[in-house]
Amino acid sequence: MAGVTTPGDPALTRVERKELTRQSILDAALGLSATGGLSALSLRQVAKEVGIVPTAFYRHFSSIEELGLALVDDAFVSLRAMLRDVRSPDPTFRDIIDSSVRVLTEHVRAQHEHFSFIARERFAGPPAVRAAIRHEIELCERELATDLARLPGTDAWSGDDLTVLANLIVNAVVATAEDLLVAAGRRSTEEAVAHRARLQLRMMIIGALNWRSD
Amino acid sequence: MAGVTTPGDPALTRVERKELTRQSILDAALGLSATGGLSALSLRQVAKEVGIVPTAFYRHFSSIEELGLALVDDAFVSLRAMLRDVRSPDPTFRDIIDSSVRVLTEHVRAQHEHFSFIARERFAGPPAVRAAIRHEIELCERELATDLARLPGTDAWSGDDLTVLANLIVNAVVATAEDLLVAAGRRSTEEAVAHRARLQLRMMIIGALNWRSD
DNA sequence: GTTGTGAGTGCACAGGTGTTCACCGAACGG
DNA sequence: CCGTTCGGTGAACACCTGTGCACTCACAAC
Repeated sequence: MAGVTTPGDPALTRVERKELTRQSILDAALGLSATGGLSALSLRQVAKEVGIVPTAFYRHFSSIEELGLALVDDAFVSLRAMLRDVRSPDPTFRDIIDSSVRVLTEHVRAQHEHFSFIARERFAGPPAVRAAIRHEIELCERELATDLARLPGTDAWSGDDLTVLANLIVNAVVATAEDLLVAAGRRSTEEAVAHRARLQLRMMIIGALNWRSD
Repeated sequence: MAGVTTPGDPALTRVERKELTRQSILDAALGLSATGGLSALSLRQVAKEVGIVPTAFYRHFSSIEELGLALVDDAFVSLRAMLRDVRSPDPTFRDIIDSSVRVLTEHVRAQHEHFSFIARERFAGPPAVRAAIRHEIELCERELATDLARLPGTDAWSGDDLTVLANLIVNAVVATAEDLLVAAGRRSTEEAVAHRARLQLRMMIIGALNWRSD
């Protein structure tokens, strides 16, 4: 065994093969960190899974923590793809909430490993990883806040109120995503979680619409 | 060195000394798991911190996971103490929300390690620990739901709606607690988080009061 | 065609890991 | 007082850990 592709592989440039094993390392790390978390992940474990010798790991990452940061990037690529789908809603769904929750459940199911990685390492990962995740989530909040500002009926709102509401929504969505992860693909449980999420989003919106009127 | 109390300690019954080192083990584990998490915690590490030989660990727990479950119990003793304080509000605070948020910040600051343990192991811990935490949080939700049911104005609500709202509130509180943990005692940041939490709780309550009226 | 680069190898080291076993000796119950 | 219980000991085990070093040798560049 000599990595993902044997060195004598034809028609593959050297940088291509390097990128290939790099991706293999990321995949292996993502899978292995599911049990025990990133900080309990060993370099040798990853190397064995990929099919390379432990020292070869250093050709790609200088430490597990650096690997973790790369995984954060990967995971948030998935998450931003989801946000894009939320913003361009399926025309068959009239209701923004229904379509958003639907997009959420589908993405969580499809990118299960990425989402559970974020949920796990958000508080358990190495400090740098935690900071990176926290930063990315903050960005999502800001994006949501500007989206909300474009909605009708928020004219009288202060910027402060907007970010507060955005934070509330993001937290609810994060919690829902985490519940969906626990549901782990059981459709009936997923549907119950989705139902609850829809009700909660409606409650929050009703609260938001009646804001400033007290 | 021979554990927390030297064996020849006077005026201490044997079970007392056993309970003492048991608590020392729990304390050490709580502190050490702060960096790396429970699943990256080693028995020998804990033993060294306590001042005990590794094998003596087994006199108290049969595995790290069992230790983890004991820690969950400890942590939720702290959390339930907080809930008790929330329910019997300080008479100097007229507003339930203000007093609740105040109680939350104070408890999170005082029991920082317990709360961060829960936040961390909720998704990163061994499966049994995760399940135990999840179960405890569900209990809190149910308690809150019955509390809400006693409040005026919720007569027309279905049980389903009550648990959904309770879940929403608990999630917001959990998220706030986690933000307070990140604030890590910096008063100004804490106050900002508390301020946001108060606004959010008000938004949710307004949404709840206008529920069923659409 | 020669040369240099660099991903992957193999070995070695010094440490840390969980768990076993026989053992000690102080506190306990009779 | 004497026998038992049991928390703590210390050595030993087989294994896993990160990392250093000299090495190969297919590829890329000239």
